[in-house]
Amino acid sequence: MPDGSNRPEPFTVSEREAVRAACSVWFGEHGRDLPWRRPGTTPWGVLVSEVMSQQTPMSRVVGPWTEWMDRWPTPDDLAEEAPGAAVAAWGRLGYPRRALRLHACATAIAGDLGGVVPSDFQALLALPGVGEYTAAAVVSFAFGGRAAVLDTNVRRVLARIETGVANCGSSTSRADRELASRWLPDSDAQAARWAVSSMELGALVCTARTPLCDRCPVADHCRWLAAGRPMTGAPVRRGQAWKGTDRQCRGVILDLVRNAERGVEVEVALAAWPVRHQAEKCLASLLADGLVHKKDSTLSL
DNA sequence: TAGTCGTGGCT
DNA sequence: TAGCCAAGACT
Repeated sequence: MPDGSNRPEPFTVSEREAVRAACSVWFGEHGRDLPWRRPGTTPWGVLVSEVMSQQTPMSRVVGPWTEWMDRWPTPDDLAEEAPGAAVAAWGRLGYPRRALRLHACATAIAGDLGGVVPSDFQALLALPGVGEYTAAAVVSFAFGGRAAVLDTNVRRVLARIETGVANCGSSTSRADRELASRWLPDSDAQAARWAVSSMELGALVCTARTPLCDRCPVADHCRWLAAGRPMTGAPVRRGQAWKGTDRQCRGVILDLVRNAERGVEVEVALAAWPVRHQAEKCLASLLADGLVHKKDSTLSL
């Protein structure tokens, strides 16, 4: 259905094939040697890498992922631990609730699925911390299956190549899904190759701020480039406020608890933030989330 | 659907 | 420098 925008004609089948082929060749030459892409990586390893990578630069994930997999090589291993151990190992990756969800995910796999990471999209989607993107990524990267792996990179790449606009929206729309669906090859192998190579193109070349069009393998096919790279389609992506927010406050308190060997007194934690009522509110939310626990007046993970 | 949820590097 | 941005999920 028309959405009010002047959406151009879809690419032809042969145009899409040409783009995917060029992208695949480029990936073969420039794709990064990330540890979870190496042969022998288990589906669990892929799943962990995907959760850690949510809203997080890959460069910061490599270290924690390596330590994590060394310590908990299977879902059963992690499920045997207390959730706090996962939060501690998460370190400063950010969005620490992901650590809790990953632990819950391991518990579900160990308890309900015989310790086996499912290869089915819907089964993956039912796991804690696994949304559409991550479920598709595991299907594709871990099992070589056919799934539309639609993250911010791929949405941006398709928006520029076919739609001809500079930026995609801040969240995945129905139009995005339909577009990605049209680009998804029929075979498992080709779909998996397109998923990893299109994501990598978005991460390394077709970047949000300063795209490297002179190095782009599909520049000849890109409608945005052909149009002179107009700053169109740019959503007013409000900058994430940070200073003085609850998120910062939670981060300060959690960091304090994380670094304390024998726990932290409630009063000490609250004193780490200049606004008392906000600190109390944030501590309460951390306790409610299960990121922090309180015994008597001592806080721990 | 829009708001919330960490952290650090880069421009 | 201040803001932008990074393999999203959840409510």
